[in-house]
Amino acid sequence: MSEMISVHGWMEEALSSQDEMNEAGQRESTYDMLSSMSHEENDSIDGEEDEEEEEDGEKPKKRGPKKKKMTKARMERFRVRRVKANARERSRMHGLNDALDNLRRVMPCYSKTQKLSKIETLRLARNYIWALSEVLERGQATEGKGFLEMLCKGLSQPTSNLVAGCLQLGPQTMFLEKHEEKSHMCESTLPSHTYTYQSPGLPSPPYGSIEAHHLHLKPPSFKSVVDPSMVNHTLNCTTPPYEGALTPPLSITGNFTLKQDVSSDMDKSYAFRSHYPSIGLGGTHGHGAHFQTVPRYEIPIDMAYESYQHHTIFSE
DNA sequence: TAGGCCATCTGGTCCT
DNA sequence: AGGACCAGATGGCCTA
Repeated sequence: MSEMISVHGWMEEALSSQDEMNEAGQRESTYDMLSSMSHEENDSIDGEEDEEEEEDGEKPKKRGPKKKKMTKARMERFRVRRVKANARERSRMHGLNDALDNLRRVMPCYSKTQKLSKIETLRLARNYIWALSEVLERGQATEGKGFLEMLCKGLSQPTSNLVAGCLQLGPQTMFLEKHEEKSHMCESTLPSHTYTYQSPGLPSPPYGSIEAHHLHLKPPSFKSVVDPSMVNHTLNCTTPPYEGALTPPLSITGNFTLKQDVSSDMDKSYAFRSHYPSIGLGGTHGHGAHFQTVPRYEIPIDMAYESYQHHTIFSE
């Protein structure tokens, strides 16, 4: 029993060294592992520093690979290795989240306070690329209803409302954007005034009202996406310039190259047939199909557009 | 209170 | 051997 306590002692030390972020659950699982170790190996914990495997003549032989005895030295190495691995994993996930944050910043709407969830960020990014490709290939108007529909497809209703709200804030918010562009990218001063957005044409957003100075409104000006200097301008305050390819995986003939990958998510929520012709969805919905096919994500696009179309926030 | 989202730990697998 | 990556498990926080 004293061995058990000493073993738990170093685990406590290891656990407490991790920025106080550990929870009872992790402790429990570690304890589970540890207690199983202790049952099998606690007779070798005391005092032994060598790692030679010893045959225990008393115990019945077990099949399978021999378990190495958990000496103090081995346990210490295990602990160090585990702590380092945890730190690396944390760092890796932070890097992933930073990348996701950078992605949020170049989305059509960006809010510091109302951050899109990870999955919604990815969905909106997918839609954004898709919508912009439509602008390029077919000259689709960025101020049209179709553009809004493309942006919102497959998004949850709160996110759809947020996007729709961003796109209908009207010309007065373009002034805000210029400040916001600087402020949220470079952490300079925020505009002193506040414009509270109340969606005129939509049901009340589940997120409540939105303070416009927290929104990064990025109207779908295609220039800002294809012009590398603009991309760097957008990103260079927080991250090194992106040196990779600046264009999405788009074939010149008009379709995304990753059809299947995208479809697995797409076909759960709406028809994507016109852009992913290889996907057999069985229906006849074009990309103009509304969300009625998926009741949960049904959004009043028409209502959004009603007010949206009265503004010309994308005109230059 | 249930469900969504998130951060973290963990063990397994693959690669260098 | 060690690091990167991944997926499962777990618990906290928040909101409807």
